[in-house]
Amino acid sequence: MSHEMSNKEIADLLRRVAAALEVKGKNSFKIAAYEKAASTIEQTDVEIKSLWQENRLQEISGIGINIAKHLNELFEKGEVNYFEKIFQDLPQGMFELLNISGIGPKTAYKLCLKLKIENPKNAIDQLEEAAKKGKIKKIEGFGEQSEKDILEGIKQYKNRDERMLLPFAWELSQKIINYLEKDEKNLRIDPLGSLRRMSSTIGDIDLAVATDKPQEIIKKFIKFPEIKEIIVAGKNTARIIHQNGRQIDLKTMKPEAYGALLQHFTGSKQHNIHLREVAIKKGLSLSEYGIKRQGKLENFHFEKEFYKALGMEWIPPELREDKGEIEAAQKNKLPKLIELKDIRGDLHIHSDFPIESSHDLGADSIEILAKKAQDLGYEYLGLSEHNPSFSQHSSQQILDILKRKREKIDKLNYSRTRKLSFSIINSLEIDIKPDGNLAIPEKGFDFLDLAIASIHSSFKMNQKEMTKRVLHGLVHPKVKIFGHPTGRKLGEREPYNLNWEQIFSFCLKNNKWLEINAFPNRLDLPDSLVYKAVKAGVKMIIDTDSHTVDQLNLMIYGISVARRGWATKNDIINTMSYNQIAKLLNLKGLPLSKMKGGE
DNA sequence: GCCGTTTTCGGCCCGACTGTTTTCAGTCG
Repeated sequence: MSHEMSNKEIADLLRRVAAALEVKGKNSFKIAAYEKAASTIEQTDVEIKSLWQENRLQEISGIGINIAKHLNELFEKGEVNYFEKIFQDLPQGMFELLNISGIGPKTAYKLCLKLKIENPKNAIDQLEEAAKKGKIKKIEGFGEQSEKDILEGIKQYKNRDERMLLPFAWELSQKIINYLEKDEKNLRIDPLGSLRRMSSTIGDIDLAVATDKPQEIIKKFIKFPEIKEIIVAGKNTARIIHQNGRQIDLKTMKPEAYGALLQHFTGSKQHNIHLREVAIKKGLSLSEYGIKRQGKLENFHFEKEFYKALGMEWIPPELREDKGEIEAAQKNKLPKLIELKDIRGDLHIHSDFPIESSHDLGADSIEILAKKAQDLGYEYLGLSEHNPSFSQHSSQQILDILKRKREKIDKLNYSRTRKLSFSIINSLEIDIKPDGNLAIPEKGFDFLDLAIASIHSSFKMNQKEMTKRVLHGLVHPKVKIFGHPTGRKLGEREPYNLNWEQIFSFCLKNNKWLEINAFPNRLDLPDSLVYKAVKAGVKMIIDTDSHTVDQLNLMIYGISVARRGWATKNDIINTMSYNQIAKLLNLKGLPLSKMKGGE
């Protein structure tokens, strides 16, 4: 039923409408309007259906009176009369063909018509068969080459990979950058696109280099040791396939014009569109080559000058999503975003302490983890293993385990050999059971400095029940953190359904913190909810959820999520010193400054 | 179809690439 339609499915429907309108040669701005509505809906983290229930559809930018009316009909009746009419005389198979790179609406329509492709289920297979039989090149407007391109496109589609997780793409790009930088001094190399903007998932890796000798750089690039295949090595650009199957593009530009190139290919698309609208009003025209003023092209060494020429301060790439950053930059009011160096501790870490949980244990000892945290310059580390399993233990057994962990941590904290500028905080990640109760006995809290409450089961409750469950789970005064709050796993599991306004106002009122979990397939809160939490004044904490010692390095990806959500140092709890945190948690024991006196 | 510290009407981003064409339409980022 349409009432169960996800945002993604609604976005797909609107894209099909846009494609259909294009085939019919309708006004291109109307088509663009449907596409814009589709992409905003796709990026919205609140369910469109619940916004509709609250009569708030038009609060979404790109949804006006008409599309709101159509969506209303969709939710009420399961279909939209106007859409059905548009689709009526079109072959349904054409929408499948749009997945093939190089095939747009008009091509898809023509192919379906000429090849009598109707059924979406086997549309691509039918197309492939026709291409193999040489039927496509005979169609007017197609030729030998386009038939070959279609076969290649189908092959790519069938082999397509899911998008890469940010950390994976980031590390690969850094490896190539390090390789290219070797023996070259002062070379400017940057990732482009969603990678430079630090989106949670990345399609292809694109890099740019500022150079007067593009040939030398490209020659070196195509000798990168991990190359599987060189697709093209031209005068100024090159494309290779990495041994892992990923495509990597390199663009070069002379240094004096590099600023515009970098800006252009960093995007996002919506950011650039908005920027060009600003430019037009100033009588300017933007492109990857620079800014045209009365037909004359100006070059830019650096992005900073480029933005300045448009009357605004430089905008950090993470903010370039057209969420108000351009207006803020015009007024010189961009937030001072949090940085990695602001972080003073990590409060969600799993050690190998035998906690006897039904969930996974960490791989490394408390001592090793504490050493690593100190190497990172942290003042504190919060050990928060999963709670001992509820069904396998009696209450007394759970209390005994928690007591043993408390004693171990106390011993480490008060041992004479420990560095005095560092503290271990005794935490626990506790399941919020489906009824909203927490999975340890009340007395167990006496052993804890604080607790993280998280959902690890029954993900499919409706919004009202799930929200009630979470709010109940956060009530206990020792529970300060709501762990990986949406429960999403990128490419694997959708977020569960929560009423975020209620969660935000509860957290604000009761001084609870939302976690930004930096684990690669979580990155949860997602950036869009961080943005809303910041606006609502809710505090957050960036944790790595490490299960091995190396994973403490993942903090940078949590930072990137926070930055994409406009978070400053003040929005993030673990930028505080140990003494400030200890005060918030009512921890007994010596403050660090006094202990430091002994050093 | 959307949107508004230039507008409730009249605008709406830009350029490259490609293949099939004799001047351009479609697609992409």
